[in-house]
Amino acid sequence: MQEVNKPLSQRQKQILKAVIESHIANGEPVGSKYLVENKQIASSSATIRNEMAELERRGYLEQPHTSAGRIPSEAGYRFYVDTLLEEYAMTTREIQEINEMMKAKVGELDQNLSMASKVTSAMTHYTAISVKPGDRQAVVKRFQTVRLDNHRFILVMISSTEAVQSKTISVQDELDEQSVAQIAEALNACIAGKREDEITAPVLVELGDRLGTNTSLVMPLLKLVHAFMNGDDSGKMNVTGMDRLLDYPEYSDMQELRQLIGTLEDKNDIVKLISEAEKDQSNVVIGSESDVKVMENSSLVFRPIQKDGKTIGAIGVIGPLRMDYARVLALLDTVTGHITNMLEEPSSAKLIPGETEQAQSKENS
Amino acid sequence: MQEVNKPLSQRQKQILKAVIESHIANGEPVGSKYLVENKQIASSSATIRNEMAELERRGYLEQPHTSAGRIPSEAGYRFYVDTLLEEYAMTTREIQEINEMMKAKVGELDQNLSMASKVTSAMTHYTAISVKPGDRQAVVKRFQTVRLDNHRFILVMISSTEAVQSKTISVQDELDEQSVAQIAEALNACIAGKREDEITAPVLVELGDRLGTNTSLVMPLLKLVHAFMNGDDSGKMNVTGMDRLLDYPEYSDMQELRQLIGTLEDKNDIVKLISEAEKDQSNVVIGSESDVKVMENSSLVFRPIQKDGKTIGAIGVIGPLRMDYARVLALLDTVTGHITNMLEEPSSAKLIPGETEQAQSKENS
DNA sequence: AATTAGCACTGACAGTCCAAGAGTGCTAAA
DNA sequence: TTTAGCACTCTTGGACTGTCAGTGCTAATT
Repeated sequence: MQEVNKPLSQRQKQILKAVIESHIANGEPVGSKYLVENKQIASSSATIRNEMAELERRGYLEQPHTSAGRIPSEAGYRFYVDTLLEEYAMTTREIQEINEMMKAKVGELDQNLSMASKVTSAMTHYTAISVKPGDRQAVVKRFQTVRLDNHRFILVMISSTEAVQSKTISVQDELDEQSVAQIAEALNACIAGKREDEITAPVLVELGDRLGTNTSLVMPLLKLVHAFMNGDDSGKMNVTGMDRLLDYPEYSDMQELRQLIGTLEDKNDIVKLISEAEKDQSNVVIGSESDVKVMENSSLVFRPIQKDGKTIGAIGVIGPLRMDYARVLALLDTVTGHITNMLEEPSSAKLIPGETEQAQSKENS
Repeated sequence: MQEVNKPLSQRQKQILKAVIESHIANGEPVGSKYLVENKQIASSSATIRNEMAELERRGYLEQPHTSAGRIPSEAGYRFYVDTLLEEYAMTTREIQEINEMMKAKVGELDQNLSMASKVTSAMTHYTAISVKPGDRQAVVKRFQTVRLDNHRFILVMISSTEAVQSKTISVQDELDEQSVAQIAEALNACIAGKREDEITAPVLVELGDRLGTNTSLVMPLLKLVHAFMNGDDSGKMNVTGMDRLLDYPEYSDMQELRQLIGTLEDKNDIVKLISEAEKDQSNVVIGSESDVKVMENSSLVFRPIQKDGKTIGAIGVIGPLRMDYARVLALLDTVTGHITNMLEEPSSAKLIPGETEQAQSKENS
């Protein structure tokens, strides 16, 4: 019988660790006898039983029912992650596999993220996600226009974060090269570099003047700019290996699984979750630590990807509470390391494709 | 006892239809008694039993076990879809709901497709997909460059199908406006309008010459062009409402569900499936009619979206064999109708944003 | 000849009971 | 403080049961 709040003894820690690791490996409640036999713990099962009872009293373990072994509680996992975790030493095979998969292509950030997500899912056997946070205070740095034909041109917008978006625009009037160039000029003069709250009525009036014959474009263009700044692009997220969820019996409850898949598809909750956790400097969200209800029985482990001190993305893993935290954290480290490298050390070639996407458009005016 | 191959009698058709529709509604095997009581069929249960036995002999019905009712076989569904299907009359409420959801935004094709997918999933209660076929024989019609700073510029490629893709490119040499313009010129002169097999060694030599100091860009640029032409964009697919699968008990087998989710994520199989079915002028693929193994117990119903006689996309639904084909087909019709309208009758504004996406890129050289 | 009532039969399903097994808490001894 | 031992608890799986839905077949009816 221990005093409450007394720190855990060495042996208690050892037992807690053993219980958690066994449970992570097997998914089943672990009993005192099992520990004696499989983990070399130098005490009898009776002693272990006593200690486990104490650990339960302290809230680190739980018992599904009287005659079952113990499973870790959320607090148990939390303590484990914060204190007990040993760094997982990746096998050379694992390292090789990752290298193999990731060297393939030095692509764009989006592509890198989705590839990283694939790799992560494949290596960890959990569902992996990659997210790209929206950039809220972006501003259009430059406009560019490309004339397609008499009635259509492409508007290219480059944001301060160097995001690029292009739109095909159709107008009813005749368009010559000059008027198309004029549109770009006008936009660059009036809108470029301004935040949305700086785009005031007088600015718009001037823009209208500069557009000359194309005055009627003001509102539609403004709409595009607005859409771009408040990008649909923000909070992009990518899920890989959803089917992995079904590998774990904890997701055999249809009702729950259904909801989880729903949230994974919806993306909002997860993106929010990650950005909040990141604020708290935390990389591991265990069960109900998140306030997303359907994540109650799941853990989320992620690692942000930074560039110039700014978070430009994250790779993560979603799985049951009994996630192999050590291994996942190690794998995430190497995977995100690869990406950071790609971003920083351009390939041997002189040319480094940035991230892009493409757009297809066909419509008449 | 009927002759083999004799066409089905009126009554047999009626019974088959009743069985299928009951099964679609309830998911349970339907028995003779049930039909007498709930569907007004003017025969005794014994007669119906005899007819059902005959229908089973002909391969339209199956019996899960001796003392269960009958369920439709794949052939049964096929016959139903081809012959027995009555047009589903949508309720005004349904029509309104769709209108409501789809009027919201006249956006880009990609966005429209994904919205349509959402609407379809919400209305049908099945998992919905939208696909955009790749454009295999696309060619780069025009190149455009935008200088960012001394070491970086953006390359904009516009394909013959008016797809637009932009890439940020970093080089080690100093870049002035002129050399950036030169790059575009060179590309336009040498590469634009050519299929890949027309880009031969002499062409590349000339390109090198024209690039002047930037000769070393040839290969990297070529790589980009190649990537663009064989676009990662091709075969884009979008899945909405995966969680709906779990609404149907036929997907309670974990193993199977896992595989199905896997294929939905992988996308390739489905895209292939749709494009093949479309060749056969078919909109309904029932179970093992597809050669995708995991689709054995699922049906796929879709409807292509055409523009100027070319298929530019498709919306579809994936669900259990006992899908409500009539309703799904009707809903798909209206949803795709909406999209076609959007493509053809531009909004009241003068400006029609085409489809686009955006790219973000930050890297140093 | 076609239909139907009636009946024996079949197989799934849900419930009950039981024995086995795993693991515990507690007591008393080391 | 640790441990051996034992009684106790609870789950799990198997065997057995009765019920029930639905059938196929036969004989009677139209």
